[in-house]
Amino acid sequence: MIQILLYFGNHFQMKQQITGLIQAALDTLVQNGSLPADISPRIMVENTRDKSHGDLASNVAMTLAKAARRNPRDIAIMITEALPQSEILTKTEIAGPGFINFFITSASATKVVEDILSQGHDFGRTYVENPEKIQVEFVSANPTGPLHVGHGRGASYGATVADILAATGADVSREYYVNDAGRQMNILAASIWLRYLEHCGANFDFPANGYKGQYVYDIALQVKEKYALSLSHSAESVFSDLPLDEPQGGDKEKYIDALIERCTELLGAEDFDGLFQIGLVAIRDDICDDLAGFGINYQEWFSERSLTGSGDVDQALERLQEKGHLYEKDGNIWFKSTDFGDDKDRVVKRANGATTYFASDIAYHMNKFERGFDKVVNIWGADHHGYITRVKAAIQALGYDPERLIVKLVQFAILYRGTERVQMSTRSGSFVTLRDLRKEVGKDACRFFYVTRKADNHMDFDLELAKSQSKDNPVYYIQYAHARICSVLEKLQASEWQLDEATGLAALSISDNDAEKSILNQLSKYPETLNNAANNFEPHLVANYLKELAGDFHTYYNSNKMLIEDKDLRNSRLILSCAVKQVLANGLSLLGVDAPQRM
RNA sequence: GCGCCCAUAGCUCAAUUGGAUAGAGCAACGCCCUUCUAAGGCGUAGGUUCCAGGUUCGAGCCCUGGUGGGCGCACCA
Repeated sequence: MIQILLYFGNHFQMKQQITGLIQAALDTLVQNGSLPADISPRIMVENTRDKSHGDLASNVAMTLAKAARRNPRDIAIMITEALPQSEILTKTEIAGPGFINFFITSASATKVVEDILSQGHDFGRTYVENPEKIQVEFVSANPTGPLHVGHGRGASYGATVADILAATGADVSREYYVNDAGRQMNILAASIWLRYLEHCGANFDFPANGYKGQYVYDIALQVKEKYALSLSHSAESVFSDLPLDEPQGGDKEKYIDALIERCTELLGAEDFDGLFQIGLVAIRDDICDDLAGFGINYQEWFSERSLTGSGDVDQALERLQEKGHLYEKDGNIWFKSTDFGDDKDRVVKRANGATTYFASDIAYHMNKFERGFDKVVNIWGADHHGYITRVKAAIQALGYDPERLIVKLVQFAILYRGTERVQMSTRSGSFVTLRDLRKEVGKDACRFFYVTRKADNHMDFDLELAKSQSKDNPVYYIQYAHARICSVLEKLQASEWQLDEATGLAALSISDNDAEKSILNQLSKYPETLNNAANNFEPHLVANYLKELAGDFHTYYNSNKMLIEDKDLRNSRLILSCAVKQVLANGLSLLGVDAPQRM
């Protein structure tokens, strides 16, 4: 991925410079015959883990050892001797099996503070001339009820991935695929109608397979407001001659299907649809509002039903047909996905003429690419991994490069209250909706906790920890660092002193305070942390980064008082703190977490 | 049975994507508030990275085979 960087004084830029120096050294060595001409090393410059290893390090000498048939340490010596002069380096050292360690001048290291202060909110962000258009689709839960806690991780992960991609130069569109077609939605409509009948005074057993949540009653009330009693029918006309429901020893699936059919008969298509729409809109709006409370906003709410209306489904199937990827068997139309690595072929159109959910999915993905996205990212729950192959098969069959579809799976999170596991079943739980979780734990802790682990790892989410207000809780730990800095700056405001950036920078560049060096080093890593997070879809890198930066700051704060008489020390400490504050705020905002002024 | 994901300190998790002596937090123990927010800091202790092989200068990371756990194998959405 080639990107144009607009900032300086960070490790990104340092690495590029040092890579250039090493390349020059290698050219020299090849030219004077010290190294064979046919070497083509990939020069890697990395951050060091240990301060004694300098600021940056390269392993080129080791990677060259074989081709050059020489001891890596000897090669390292040759390279360091051939390095051109540079004002950013104080010295180089050769260490271990053949690492070259680079020590950066403190003036270069301080530069990052200047950049942060001048770039503010933009520090760490990448601007690209022709940004890639990336769509990120996430959550996309069925609109048959409120979001439950199981959706929280996908929501937080997807939103953060989208924001980080946008911060690193992509043109990002966030999308929610609304599964507003299909049987589950009909069951919802029927459930609403039955609750409506109850509101109208009818009395009967609610179907075992119906939606029983409180929200169904609420929606039914809306229906009653709009339709008054015009949709009311007697219990007898509704329930006569139906198969048995499950509690009576029947099949709850057959029962509910029969009930849906009865419902459409009695209401007629138009009224049924009207009722359906009220349910859909109410729940979709509720989900939208819920996610907004999480700080998550979408550019597009894409309706599955619209795919049928627009002809996209037919068009997608026609396209597969033309390319010879469909065949008929047993009256069904099949997509030959086995040609593209799938285990078995898949039905796209049933004998009765109805297209399958998978057919909609094919059309939806075709639609995404037709809208001009360069890349399409789907965030799915881990239980959907079986669909990856068939969807990729379909888009390949349609003539798109399947690499343009990136599916990220999010593993389930298990909720704990202390050591006790929180059951999430609808039956037992007072604690099932995402809204409840947010109300109990708070938006910030929810957002942070959900992205603090790698997405493909299972995670334990401890409610007590998320709610605790102590250093145990990483959210508060980071926010507290930000609030502390704000507090000092407030005190500064009230004092006779004023912040003098030039004095501070000058003093900082000649300081030999170890805590300051650690902070400068950490600040320098922010842009590349964002890039790593974006390139690998790993927002936890940002969360971990912020924990480290906050930790560095707390250490510093504890042993270095800022509002002191010494003008140089005072200003250097203050501007460094301002830089920390800025980067904390930048990072937190990507995670959807507030950076409070005081706590 | 087949496929995907995971396994790291007593617990929850990292490890710059193949680099140097595997790091944080919690829990345990010992310190630091007359000081800008102690919602904080300093220190001690804690490891056969599930097991067995392999690849190479070098493996927690890659390959093969196991063990254990999660998930998925619909003409459901």
